[in-house]
Amino acid sequence: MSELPEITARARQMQAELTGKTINAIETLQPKCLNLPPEDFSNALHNAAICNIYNRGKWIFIETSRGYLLLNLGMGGEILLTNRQTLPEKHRLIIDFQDDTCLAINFWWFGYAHYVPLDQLESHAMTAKLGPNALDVSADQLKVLIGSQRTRVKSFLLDQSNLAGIGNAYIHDILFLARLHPLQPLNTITEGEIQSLTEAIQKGLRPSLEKGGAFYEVDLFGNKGGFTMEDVLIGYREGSPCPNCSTPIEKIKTGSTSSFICSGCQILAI
DNA sequence: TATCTTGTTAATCG
DNA sequence: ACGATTAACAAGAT
Repeated sequence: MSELPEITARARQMQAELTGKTINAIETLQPKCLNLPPEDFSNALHNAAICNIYNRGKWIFIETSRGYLLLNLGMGGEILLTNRQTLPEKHRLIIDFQDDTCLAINFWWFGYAHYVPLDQLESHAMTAKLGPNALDVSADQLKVLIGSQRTRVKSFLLDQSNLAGIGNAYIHDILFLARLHPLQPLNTITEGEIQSLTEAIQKGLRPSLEKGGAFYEVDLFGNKGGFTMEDVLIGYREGSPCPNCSTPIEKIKTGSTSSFICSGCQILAI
């Protein structure tokens, strides 16, 4: 689970299931993901009552009576609500609650679990600089965020300090829906294209959020998301005909990431 | 075996 | 300052 639909769905579920629980201890099998020594981290949240859980982009904010626990799962992983008797095989972080349930968290790749005192949220650099959630942005706001930037539209969308929540999976369909080539420079994009992009972000993310996230991720109870490959327009469909013009979908290199595009619909214009 | 991947930071170069 | 590129982190699939 990695991008806004999965993280938002998960944060909502955590808010419903975990509010009111009290943290007993935290055990980590991967100390590098913490911003404190493991013992200090666990002590900081001992007896902390969970009062609110929400997300900003790909970060989950767990607000407790003793400070914030901020989670970023990197390139994916699971957060399972379970107990010590039924721990999943793979876990890197266990948050024990006083009612004997626990959260077993597995990072598929490198993730973060950071503790921040209640009054110091602004000083946590990695979350303080996040832009607004991608689904909350209007065309007017997007225009302001673009400002005078000249970078390529894909780089802009992936930069979490511009918009928070878009990653390299949903972006293929978002750019396709907006009829924009990933390498199109921002300063060549028209007002009409900004409007299209705003709508494309909604169309590209909201259906997955409504279905509980992507099929390759699971919720707190291990249930898979309902957003399947059937719902994907062009992402990961190399060679398939474009649903709009039937041109075969191509996989191209865009900087350090790959992109799936329809060369008939997404024309690089300079 | 070599390469790829749903994320992010830091360093470096022009 | 800005934008592009790369390395690092280090799990798992193909």
